[in-house]
Amino acid sequence: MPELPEVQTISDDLQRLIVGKKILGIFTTSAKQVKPSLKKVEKAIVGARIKKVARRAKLVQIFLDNHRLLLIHLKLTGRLLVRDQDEPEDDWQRVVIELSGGQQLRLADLRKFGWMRLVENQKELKKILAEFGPEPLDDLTLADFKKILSSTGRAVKIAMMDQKKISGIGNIYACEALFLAKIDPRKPANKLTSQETKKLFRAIRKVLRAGIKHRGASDQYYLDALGHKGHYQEHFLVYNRKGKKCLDCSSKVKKIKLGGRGTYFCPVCQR
DNA sequence: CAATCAACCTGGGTGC
DNA sequence: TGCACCCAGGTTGATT
Repeated sequence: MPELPEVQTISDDLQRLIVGKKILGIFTTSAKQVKPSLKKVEKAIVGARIKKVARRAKLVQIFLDNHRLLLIHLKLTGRLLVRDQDEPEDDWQRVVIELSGGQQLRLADLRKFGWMRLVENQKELKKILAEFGPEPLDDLTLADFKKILSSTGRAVKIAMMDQKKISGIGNIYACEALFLAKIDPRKPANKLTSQETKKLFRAIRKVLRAGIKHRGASDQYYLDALGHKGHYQEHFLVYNRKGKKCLDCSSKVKKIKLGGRGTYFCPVCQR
């Protein structure tokens, strides 16, 4: 589910809502999603206070005041919700962290692909994060982007979604950015002209910023930390618009499979 | 190295 | 109604 803008929205919400709170307990009905184990996580986090929450790639990082932190990946259907303890159980509630002040941080996740992982220290975190590419809204430069694309003959959409190369771009924002840049998602990455690369670079930044501005895309399951939908789905240009008119040229939006993922594009505009 | 596919899970939608 | 099948915002690991 969540891509960079959705994870950013949740992370910002949590920074506002739970910093300063003390962790009182943790329980789960889905032990596989808590790593390395519920017992180890419990021992490491109970009694600690939440110091800071920040996003990196599609991960939420919850920093504690005992040098440890929790990393959370929401995968396709994960939600992170802040609720009062007496509020009814959320749909697909899997992990609950009890907080001071009578609140809970809940991981809800229909498909159980999401996970929460204990990280012991900065060194371990650094090692994990080294596997992810630069941030497209932060340290990724146009020169980096050119280098990344020119280094592979894979379809440009697949290349730009490779988390080892660039962090945070998922299926929705890849489709939207390629439409804005008028580039065929199947085009080999190393065949893009310098102009096209520049246009795509700008388009990526534009759609990610728009996604954040609209608090993410609630196409299916995404909700922010207070359980509210985002609105970016109301602004989709191609995603989920199979058979509808291209907003630029009025021909029909096509849907194909690319790298196993549904891919929407306008075969007339995107060359 | 690249492409393809199955796996991890659950539920909604579609077509027969 | 029932059933079979396809689809889903992500990632990993096996196979070819």
